[in-house]
Amino acid sequence: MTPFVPQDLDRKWQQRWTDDRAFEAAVDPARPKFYCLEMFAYPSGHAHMGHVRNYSIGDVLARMKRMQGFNVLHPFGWDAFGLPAENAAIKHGIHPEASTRGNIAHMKGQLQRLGISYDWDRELATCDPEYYRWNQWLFIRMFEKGLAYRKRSTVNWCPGCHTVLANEQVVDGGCWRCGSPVELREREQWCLRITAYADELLGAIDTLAEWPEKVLMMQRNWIGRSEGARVRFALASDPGTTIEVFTTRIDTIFGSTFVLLAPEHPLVTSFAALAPDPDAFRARVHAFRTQDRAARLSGEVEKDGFDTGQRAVNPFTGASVPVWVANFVLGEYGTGAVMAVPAHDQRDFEFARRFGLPIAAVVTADGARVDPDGLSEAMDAYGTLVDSGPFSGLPSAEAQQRMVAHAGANGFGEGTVQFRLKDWGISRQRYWGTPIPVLFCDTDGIVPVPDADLPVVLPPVAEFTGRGDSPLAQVPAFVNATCPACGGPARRETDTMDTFVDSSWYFYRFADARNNAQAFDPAAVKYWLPVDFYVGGVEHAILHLIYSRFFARVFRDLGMVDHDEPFTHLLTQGMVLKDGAVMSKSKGNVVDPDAMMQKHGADALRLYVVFVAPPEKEIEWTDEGLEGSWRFLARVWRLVDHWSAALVRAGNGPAWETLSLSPDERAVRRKTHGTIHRVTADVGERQQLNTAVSAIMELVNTLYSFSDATMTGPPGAARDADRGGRAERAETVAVMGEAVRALVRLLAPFAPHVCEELWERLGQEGGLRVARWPEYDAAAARVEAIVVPVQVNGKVRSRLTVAANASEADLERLALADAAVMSHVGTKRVRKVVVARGRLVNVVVA
RNA sequence: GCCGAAGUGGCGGAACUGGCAGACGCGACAGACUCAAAAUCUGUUGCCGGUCACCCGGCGUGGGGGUUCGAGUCCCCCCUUCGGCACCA
Repeated sequence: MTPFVPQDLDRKWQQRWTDDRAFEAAVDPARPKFYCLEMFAYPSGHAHMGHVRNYSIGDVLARMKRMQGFNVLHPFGWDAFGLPAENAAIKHGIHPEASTRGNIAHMKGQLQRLGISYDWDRELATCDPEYYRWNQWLFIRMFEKGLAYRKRSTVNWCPGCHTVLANEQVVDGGCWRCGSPVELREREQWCLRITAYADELLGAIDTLAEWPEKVLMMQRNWIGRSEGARVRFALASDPGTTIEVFTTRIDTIFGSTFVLLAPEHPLVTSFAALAPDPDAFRARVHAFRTQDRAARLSGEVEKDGFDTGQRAVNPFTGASVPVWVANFVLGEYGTGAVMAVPAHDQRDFEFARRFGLPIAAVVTADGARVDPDGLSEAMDAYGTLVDSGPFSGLPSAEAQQRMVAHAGANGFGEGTVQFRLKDWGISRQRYWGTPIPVLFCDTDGIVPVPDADLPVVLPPVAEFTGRGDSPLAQVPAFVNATCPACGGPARRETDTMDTFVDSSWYFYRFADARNNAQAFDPAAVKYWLPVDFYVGGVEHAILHLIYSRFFARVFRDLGMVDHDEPFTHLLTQGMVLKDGAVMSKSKGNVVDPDAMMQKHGADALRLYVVFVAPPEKEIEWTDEGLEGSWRFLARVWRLVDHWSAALVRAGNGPAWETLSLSPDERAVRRKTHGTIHRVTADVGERQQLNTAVSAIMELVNTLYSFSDATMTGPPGAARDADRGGRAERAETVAVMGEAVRALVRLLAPFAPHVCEELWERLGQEGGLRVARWPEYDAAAARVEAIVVPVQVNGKVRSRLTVAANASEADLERLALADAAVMSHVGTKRVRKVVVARGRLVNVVVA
């Protein structure tokens, strides 16, 4: 008996794979490709169990597809720019470059010890100038097409990180990274026009058939398309000035009894000047703008507002209505102004009641008048219009069409589509990111850096203080430049890009990672992309995954890629918990992957994280579970060890026709092929890795029982010695040989180190890399006899053992002849017999 | 508030289009081996009950109703948990 020491196997086979450059991929049009990708990692310094699970799932797919003959691209890289490295620099004085490189080296070692089959030749880090150079290149292309532009706007400012955040990066009013409450600031920044693709990004969600419904829903929600109309209300005092409102309910416009402006609305400033007490007016506006966001965090915010003293004319009714400022109207959405219809909108209703503003009901269920004084809440349902001039009596839907047409014909409105999605602000006032490649020249304005001068390389910065503006602004040699247009002095942009820019296209770069002439060769991308299988956490459902879909379309419109969607199949894996909580240093519940690998080997760890639950569910870490996986591998080891001498002696097996198998032996073949079928489907089609593993475990259990029944005894049994040495039937050895060789290959994607070793010990040449995935033989898997349960009134009372192809008539006859069945039927009349062929018989009695 | 997902043994989880609920693993219990223990091998393990010896009966997939010969699975109502969005006009 050879002892099972998985740690030795890990070392041996990892070395072999490295020496053989086993997982490097090259374009090969003759073979079908499979691009398997796990979300690349931020090099925090240490891989955690979440990483282990993520990469283990991907590696099972990659290794299986490779054995199935696919040309597999399975790369890895580093999302290496970002704030933590810079914050560490401020705190400890280590340059981000140094700490990042050190972290990468350490984490790469950890992944290699896990035995993930990456093509390390394509490794990249986004902080490589040869990578971020193409961020800059793409930014300039986007600038040329008007997709990158500069805008002064209210931005989310994180006081903890000293930088601006995109809307997607604000979670519950706080910074997604450090949690500090976000402040609003006015700032000029670079934006990417993702809204130009809003409609397409939304519509194409329906084509993402292999994405989790949850993610699609989140994206739909995030884009937030609503159809409606813009309508302009002229000021009563100045008909040349209009207030434009956005509404999805133009059918209620005859009930609009006042107009509300967001505190941020541009007209508010001019109204203040006209007010009897401008200072008091401005003070109230200011109160709204500052109090607003903080108050919203605490939940209930009371609707508040005040009269501007101005009046606007409802273009449909000609009525002059008051204009108020309201704290609940959002400056960033729509036009920043709404027509209030208190009878049909709950918010307006509350506002009107509070301030005694008039209410008019104009859409009711049956088209009859309703007394607004009797309302206790707004009627927001569609219905039939009433008191709406020429539109009275129309149903809401038809009225909306006619009213939009009416507004258009008279020039005071039109139908529009409004999105919740906003353009992506990418300027960050930090050092450790991609420099935005533009120059500011007094004569030529904004001038992009010429392609020939790329990359704009980050200057070495000696000191990180964390104070002041962007660190780059404090480096004169960086800031002071020459205008490429006029040759005069120019000032360089000192903001860097949001790191989500880096991660929005790295999967293209992997297709051609060493290209120094372009971001990637379109031909390589045409071969490898789209990504066939993408695994990562749900936390990227709207950030990374929506940005990447946007960038795919930008590259498409640049003629560099020919698809719309970059990821065909998406799997969002669940988190790894300990004691019901996410592992974290502060909670002290971190389980260190390295320690686990030292204890039980890489394979046991890999197997555990995929076996314990379906990939998309969260899992609870238990040491016992890991030990169970180790035990299973040891069990497989003993089984193969027990039989290997006989199997090697017998070679790869005679033709089945020359053998005459016993029923037990046929049953083993049936189990073997049934398992091949199940594992292939569970991994390849359903990604139910946990049930694939349990199928393999069942096979192993069957082989132990079968060993027990043969003269060899079960592997490792105390009575092993009693039976050892007896001659085995050629048939037994053939059946075992087939089963064991299938077992080792089926298990190989999950536990590659152990399986490589076992494969070698079985006398197989060339390693698992050249081994083919076992082939399913339907004939061998076919069952001869089946057990059919017989129910009486839906309760199982007996079982029949019959030929698999027994007819319905036979089943009915046998069921009614069965003693146990008849004793339950007794003297009752048999009303009918339901036969589900091959499945069940149900005898229904009165 | 709106949208979505999920509730199955002591635990993690199985169950393809309605057809033997609880595969597989963890834990627990027993036997074999051992001076003994560990490891290993072999069993048992949903709950309740009955002259529980390996036999029999009843109940059982969050709760209540329904469709069906038959429901974890389909329909209606309710409860709970988790996730997303949240004054979006």
